Amino acid sequence: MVSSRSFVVSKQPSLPYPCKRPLIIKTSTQFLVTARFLVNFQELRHRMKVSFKIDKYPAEIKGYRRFNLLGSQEKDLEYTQCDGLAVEFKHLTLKEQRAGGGGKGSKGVNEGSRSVQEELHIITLMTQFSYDGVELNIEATTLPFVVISNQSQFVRAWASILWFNLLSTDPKDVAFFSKPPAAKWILVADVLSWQFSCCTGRGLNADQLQMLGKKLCGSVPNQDSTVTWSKFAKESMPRVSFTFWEWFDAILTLVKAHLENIWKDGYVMGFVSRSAEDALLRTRQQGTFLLRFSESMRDGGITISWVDHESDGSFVRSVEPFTKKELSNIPLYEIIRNYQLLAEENIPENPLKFLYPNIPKDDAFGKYYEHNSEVNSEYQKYMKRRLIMVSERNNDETQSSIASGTPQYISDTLSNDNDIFSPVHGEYCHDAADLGNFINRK
Amino acid sequence: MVSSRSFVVSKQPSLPYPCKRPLIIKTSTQFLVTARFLVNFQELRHRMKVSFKIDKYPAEIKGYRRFNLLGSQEKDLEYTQCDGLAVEFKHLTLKEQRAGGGGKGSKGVNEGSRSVQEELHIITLMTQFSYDGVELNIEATTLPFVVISNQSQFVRAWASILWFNLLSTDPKDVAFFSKPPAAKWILVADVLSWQFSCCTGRGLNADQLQMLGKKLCGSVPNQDSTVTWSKFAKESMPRVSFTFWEWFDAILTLVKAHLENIWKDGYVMGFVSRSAEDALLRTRQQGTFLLRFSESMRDGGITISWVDHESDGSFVRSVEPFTKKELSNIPLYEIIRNYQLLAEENIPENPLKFLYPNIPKDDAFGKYYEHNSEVNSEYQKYMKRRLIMVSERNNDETQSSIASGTPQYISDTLSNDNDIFSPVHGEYCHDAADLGNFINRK
DNA sequence: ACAGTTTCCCGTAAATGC
DNA sequence: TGCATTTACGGGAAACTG
Repeated sequence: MVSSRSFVVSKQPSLPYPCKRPLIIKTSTQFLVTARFLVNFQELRHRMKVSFKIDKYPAEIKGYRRFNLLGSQEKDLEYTQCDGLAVEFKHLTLKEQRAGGGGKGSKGVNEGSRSVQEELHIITLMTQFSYDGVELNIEATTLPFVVISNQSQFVRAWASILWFNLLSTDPKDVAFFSKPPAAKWILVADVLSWQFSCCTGRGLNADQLQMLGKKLCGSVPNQDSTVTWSKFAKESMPRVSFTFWEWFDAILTLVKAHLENIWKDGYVMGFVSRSAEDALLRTRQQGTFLLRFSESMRDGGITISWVDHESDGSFVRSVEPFTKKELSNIPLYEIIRNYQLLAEENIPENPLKFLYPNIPKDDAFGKYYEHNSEVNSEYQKYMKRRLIMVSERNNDETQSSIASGTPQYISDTLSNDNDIFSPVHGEYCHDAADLGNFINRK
Repeated sequence: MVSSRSFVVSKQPSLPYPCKRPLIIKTSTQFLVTARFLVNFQELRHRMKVSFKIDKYPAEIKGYRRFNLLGSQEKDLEYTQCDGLAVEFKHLTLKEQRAGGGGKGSKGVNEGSRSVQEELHIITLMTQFSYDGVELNIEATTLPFVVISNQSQFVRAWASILWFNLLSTDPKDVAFFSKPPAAKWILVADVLSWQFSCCTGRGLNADQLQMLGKKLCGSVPNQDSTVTWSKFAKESMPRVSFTFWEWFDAILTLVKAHLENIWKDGYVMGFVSRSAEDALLRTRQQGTFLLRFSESMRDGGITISWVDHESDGSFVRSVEPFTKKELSNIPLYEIIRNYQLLAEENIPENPLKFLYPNIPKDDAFGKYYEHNSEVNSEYQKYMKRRLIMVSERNNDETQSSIASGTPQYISDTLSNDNDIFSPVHGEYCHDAADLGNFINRK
């Protein structure tokens, strides 16, 4: 009845983070672990002391960093109405145990150049059960987690956590990344969409996923396509110096921070290739535009592309992508609202009229426009001013001719033009439950 | 010959800081102290050990925080060609010694509500001189410094350091702020100008100082005017919730960060009252403008004011002041270059033509304009875009009528219109030596 | 409830060592 | 030399305490 399975970790170690990504711990930063004793003996409270340890590795694991786990070493099992018998370790921190002399940087070179983001660590909570003549040493272990020393490692660490929880068959397999398995595309697509739905409330539709699948698999993925760990998060993509996951996550972050409302409305096509975009826009009326994520920017960028029919043909033009830097000054819908093409001695013109396929831009974005607020009493004496985004209209012909030089094929992989505005595909529709649920779902 | 005066602190404790403000130490942040032994016995190197202590206060000083000074406790006196016999303590840090239980915040209430920025602390370096039968214990003490726990306290701490070094007659008087003396305006003016010249290379002229003097003394200051410590850095100015020094330092920081080039050129009048500005501009030709610091913004702001002659009179208009937020997106000279008043279906107009008194704006700022750089190979495929600042031209009459309601008196305190462009007054002209020199100058 | 002060921690930059 | 990693710390915000 009381077995070693009666004592379990109920909150996995995690940093406080907006998007609640658990199982990533930063050194010298406080985190929290809780465990529950699944036996209904209220009398046990204050009679069981819980202690902890980290990483008693078997000898075959080499090159892992060693950590000291700091915090109040022992706590009593407490009883609360809602959690029953439980213990909560707050204010835990991790500090690397360094071989004498080893300063910053460079952990010892280990076989296969495993990165720190691929090191998995485990915390074990220990207690003694002693009741009615029965004595038992019992343990609860956390899931494997990744230890980072700087926030900049967070993105790659999360890739590891996702991959492990997607594919591992043994929840204590800290050597998982010594030969990480490949994943079926269908599973990866699920995770990608779910990252969006859990952060923003809206997942990815079939067209968007197909564009991503092409990037990961090399061509349009089918039922049997697989994605290797290396392709997912280790090797740089062609012609750029960052990995698929770094790029994808940067966009996710950009959307969460600056585009959440229009993303939720389904107004950001986003994951669409330049050639597909060209095909979609060319046949549309003058001034039709769409929003597309940059494929070449590491930190996440979004561009506006619009069609311009002129006497000598139709051109698709795109503005230099906007990044978090620009978007934290002006929301994208305000850029769209006020964008101007300037030309000497001419009335400026806004080329953006209809959101693809044919929604007047104010119908789509009007509800978000900032009202030119009543004169602020504080600054009544001043003229209000605002930033707007402009481009030069006659910026010599070299620029626009590049756009017109894009091949005009219609991507055979495109489905119905209207998909971007339809509800997301059922298969990829998750509710916004936190990531812990995803892990437990398996 | 060898006396206790032979051992002196040669580098006062200080954080690394762009503008080199010494004598402010932040807890848990590394700082440095060096001392020299002014005796030319090379043989003494490695034979004298130097140790340190902090703050052995006499009993009458109550309510000061106590600190532990951490770092390698003892170092040898070394010899170098350029410094002679010297010792350098690097990687020192300060940690507060807190009475048990005292958590964050709230140091014990001390008489007279002295703030932490008014607490002065001293470090003493100690060594033994032993040579040729002579034995001597000798000490070197630092100047009093302020210990802060967050960068946000830096500005107020620097006010303390300036006031102390301006007025103290005893370099070890850590109780200085128990009754801080007032300063002659002439001395304060000197410091204010010198803050600018040391940070930017250009000080303040007589007009600018007079405007500041009025703020501090209540009316145009004369030879006998004095400024109290409270007026300088303790009490809020009328109608705003910040002190003179906080306001002044915020502007200094803004100038240093975003306006240094045009400030050095003398193109920022800056410290000029609204009424003086009005008087200066009204008689000037259409489109004459000047740059004035906001008096109501805590974090530093600068506005552009220009004169607009219309059939029903002349108006001085000002745009809502720009802060570091805006200026880190667009330099002020680019705002001036491209500022536009918009009106429906009209060619936008830039109202800024001549920098006061009559310099065509491109003559003043042209050298800083960004060249619309060659098409960046990375983003060749995109249209270049940029931010510009705009206001609505017909923003209803209520706004402009406020400006026209300003009294039209000509300030009798104004000197020659051209002063802003003439070299700074000799009395306030310092070279850009670092602040340590200022302290030693006394 | 508030204000002064300290702690926390992200994100950028610099330092470090292989 | 470059790269991976850690440390340092400014700045905003939360936490703490009387």
